[in-house]
Amino acid sequence: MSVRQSLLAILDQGACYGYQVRAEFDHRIGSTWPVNVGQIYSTLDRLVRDGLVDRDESGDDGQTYFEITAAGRTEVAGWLSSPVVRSTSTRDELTIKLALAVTLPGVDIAQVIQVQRAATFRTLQELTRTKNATENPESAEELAWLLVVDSLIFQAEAEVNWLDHSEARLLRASVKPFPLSTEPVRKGRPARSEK
Amino acid sequence: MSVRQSLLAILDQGACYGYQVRAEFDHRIGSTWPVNVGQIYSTLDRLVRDGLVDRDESGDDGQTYFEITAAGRTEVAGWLSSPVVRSTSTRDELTIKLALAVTLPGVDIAQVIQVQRAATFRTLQELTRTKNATENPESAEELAWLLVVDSLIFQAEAEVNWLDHSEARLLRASVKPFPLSTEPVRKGRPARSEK
DNA sequence: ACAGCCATGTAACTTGTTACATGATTTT
DNA sequence: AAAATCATGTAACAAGTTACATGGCTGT
Repeated sequence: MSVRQSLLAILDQGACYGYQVRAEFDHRIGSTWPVNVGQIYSTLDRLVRDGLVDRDESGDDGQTYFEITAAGRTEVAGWLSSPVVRSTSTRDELTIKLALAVTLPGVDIAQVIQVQRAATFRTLQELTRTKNATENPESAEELAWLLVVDSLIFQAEAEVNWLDHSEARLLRASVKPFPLSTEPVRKGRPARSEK
Repeated sequence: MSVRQSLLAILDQGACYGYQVRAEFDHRIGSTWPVNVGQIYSTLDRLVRDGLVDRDESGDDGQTYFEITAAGRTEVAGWLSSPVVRSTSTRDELTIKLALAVTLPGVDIAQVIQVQRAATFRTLQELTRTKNATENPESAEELAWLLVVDSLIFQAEAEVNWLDHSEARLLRASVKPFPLSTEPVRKGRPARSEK
């Protein structure tokens, strides 16, 4: 939902036409997470569909402007004043991968952890190197970019720490993974009857 | 892609029918991230479509079994032996929200940070409380569950740290957000010609 | 003239997700 | 007999994403 909400927040600053929305987004966020132009338009369509934005083609220039509605403003205000809940909702691929791997026989978890840590560590170094180019931001764009890079760094560090922690835990508690739960429960739908 | 890959990894352990796959998944991961039964079947369909799994209805019981193919095994092996790349790909909603907010006039960033930190902190306490119930795992399921909880804790901690760090940075470097980039570039598509 | 950017879209996908229909079997 | 669970699916939709088509305008 981040693109959708971002575009709405941009339109909250004033009416824009599609390409302009893209420019505004790219200006602020795009250096790290660019967005395809096509997605701007499809997202705008959905915002119009949901009554959060109005399409305005009445201008004398050729551009199609998009203007936020009252409902849209409410939505933006709600988005900015309420926290993002990540833990419960979003399923994290790495977490699920490792958690699943420890329950499956025949998977070398130490190897999985090692490979991941090496990769994340490389990412971390890359990020740190990139970050050092721009310390002391002078514009809001630079500041925004720094925040994004910082976030990625903090997340990557947490990932490495979690991997270390998990590795230690695995060594400590050596429990055995288990195969598929014996036999199927064999209840409903046996001996398929013809329709 | 985590559900898809997980189901494939489960099928790599042996052929299952749909409901059984669900049971296996729930057994291992489901306590924190349950999956809707319907999604099992649609995901299995897509795996069959992609040639990673074969549908087998030849059994004398009524169940429809799904068996991994050679290509499927290759896929699983590749998944387990290669790292998950998160930073570049996935767009993080909180990060984008804050980064965008600092560039937009009229947004009380201190407030946004404060609300988020309070929420994340509550999540963190909740997680810690939950975790303390099961220390020293005795089965692979408990271990998997602990890894998931640990991951959420590490991520939440990183989030709080990032928020603190960002707050300090904002105070230090007080740069001004900027409104929508002046006027549209007014190039292509002026004076829409009738079709 | 032509390359390249401005500008708007559409069509075709992906995964994830839920709600619902349909039966059969087991349990109470 | 009724409720719960087993089991298989389908239909519909959300959001994200990319590739492509179509023009007009700008600079060389």
